[in-house]
Amino acid sequence: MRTSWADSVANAENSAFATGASASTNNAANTNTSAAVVAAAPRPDRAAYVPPHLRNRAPAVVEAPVPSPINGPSAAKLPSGLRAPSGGTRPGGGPVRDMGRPGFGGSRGGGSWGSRSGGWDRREREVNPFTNDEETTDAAFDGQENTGINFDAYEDIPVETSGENVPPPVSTFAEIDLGDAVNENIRRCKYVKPTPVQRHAIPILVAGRDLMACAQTGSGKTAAFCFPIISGIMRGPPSHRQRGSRTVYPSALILSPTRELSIQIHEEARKFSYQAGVRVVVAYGGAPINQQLRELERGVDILVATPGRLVDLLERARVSLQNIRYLALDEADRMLDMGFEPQIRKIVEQMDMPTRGQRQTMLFSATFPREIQRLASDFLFNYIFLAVGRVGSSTDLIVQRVEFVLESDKRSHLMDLLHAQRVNGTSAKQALTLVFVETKKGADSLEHWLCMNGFPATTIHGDRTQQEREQALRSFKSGATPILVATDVAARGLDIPHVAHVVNFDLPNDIDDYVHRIGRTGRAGKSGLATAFFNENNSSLSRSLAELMQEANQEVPQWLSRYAAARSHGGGGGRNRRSGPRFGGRDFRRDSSNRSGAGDYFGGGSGYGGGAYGASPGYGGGAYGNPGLTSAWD
DNA sequence: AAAAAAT
Repeated sequence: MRTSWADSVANAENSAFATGASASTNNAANTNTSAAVVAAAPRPDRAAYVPPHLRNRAPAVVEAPVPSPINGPSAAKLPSGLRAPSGGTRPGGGPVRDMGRPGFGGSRGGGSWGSRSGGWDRREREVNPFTNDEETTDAAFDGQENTGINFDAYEDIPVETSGENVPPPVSTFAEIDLGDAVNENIRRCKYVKPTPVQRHAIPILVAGRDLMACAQTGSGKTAAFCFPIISGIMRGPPSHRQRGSRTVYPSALILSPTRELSIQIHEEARKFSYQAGVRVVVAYGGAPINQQLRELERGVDILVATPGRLVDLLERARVSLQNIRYLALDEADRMLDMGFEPQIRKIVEQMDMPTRGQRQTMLFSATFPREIQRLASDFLFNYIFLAVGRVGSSTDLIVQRVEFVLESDKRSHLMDLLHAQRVNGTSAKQALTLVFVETKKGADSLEHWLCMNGFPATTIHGDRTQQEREQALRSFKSGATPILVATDVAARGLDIPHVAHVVNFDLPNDIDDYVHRIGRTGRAGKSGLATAFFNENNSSLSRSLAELMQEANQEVPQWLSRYAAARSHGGGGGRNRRSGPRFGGRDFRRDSSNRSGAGDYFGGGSGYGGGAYGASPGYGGGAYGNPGLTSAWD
């Protein structure tokens, strides 16, 4: 399967351009259908925000919510295998998500989903998110989203779950009642079949359980947490809002580590919630706050935000978290690393957000180092750990190469690669190439040098204005500047279709960062190429890089193996705690070294009445991974 | 050591 490097480039380019590389990307769906729906809807009187609990009622009638009976939110709607799990008991002993939540389930006159579409709505005011991107053509759209995912590659994907009473996976969206509106949006997105992470995560989340999920970005994890949140809000309790107050009370909070990723999540969430009567608002720094405040004032059910701007909004009392029922951290390991952790802790623990167990918490990332899992467990209640592994499957679609390049040779070497892509490519255009460097200054200077040498490039990093950053991304996506020089701001989560080649001009120091970077190509089942420039300065990465590549059935150069070996039996060498080959993730609760203190790790220990973890049937058997593994992608 | 994230 794997051939020469030149072939790899050519293949990646073919793959990138087969669907029209200059066309924009992320948009989904069927303009005609959506437009027809819009046209058919009645004209609104006003654009005033209508809170979810009022949207499916006649204006004058407001029923008092009826306390829910015994079972979980959607027990009645779920297949028998998916009933609210007994493992979902809280310290107090009551059923998990419905306790103390009047109207959480079943109070809405039988809970028929269709009822939400009636009455006075402002849906026709809702901008159709499926038509947002300019040059949408069928050709450009095909092969986006799930339609392009190579499901064959997923068939044998290893999956590991642990935790109590894990709900079984589904194999179709139809098996779970997400509601008519969401189902319609799934259709508009042309999602035919859930991806592996969706198959497992959606039933877990719909059952109300907390979740820590290791899943490769690009495998549909945004949808995996958005669908349950949206459908949960639609059947949820009233979100009250005080008259005269400018404070808003979102039901769900989705946090991400970069502004661009928040923007992207917002765009996706808007598609998933289109005409569902659920409002999604995004807030991030670097942009004027006033417009964001206006959006918030129009009402918000789901708030997507970066931490700094959210703290600002909280301190201004323009947002309150006291109604949060769903908390999602995307790129959760990044959110909890040294730079971010205090801010996240402040938001989650020191503002007015309901405590764990009172809310549903979901953490997603492609990598999950053990020590970060330990931190994360502070936020989780009796959670399920899910790892969608990748052995010999989807990530094989990324061809990884490492080349030994001295610092002084990097620029000319890059030039050679870029030239080769031009010459070998089927298109006269340059294939989209994402070049990662270490520093912001380095990014600027490399961009300048590339432009001077006839390669149209732009750059994205934290010293640029937000406008410049977003412009750079647009210009790259459109192919206007097919080379993007980036710092790690672009390493995580960004879905940039048609990236044929990721170049690690400067390798990161952490193998997890490498994993995230190369994940910008080979997305959604497409093939991609990743080239790394390695030299003496990167020797600390040699071992984990060699192991990772071996793991992914990549060709490991002998010189790299020698580097790795030299480090492993040097004094005190040993495995880096954070590194090691990653396939599947491993629940840190299963590590014997953690067992003694297990009570610390899942929900404050002794309070809840369930069995101890060690006694849980899922434990101890069937691990497909290496015992030493600490993180995962996919 | 660098990058990101509020003004």
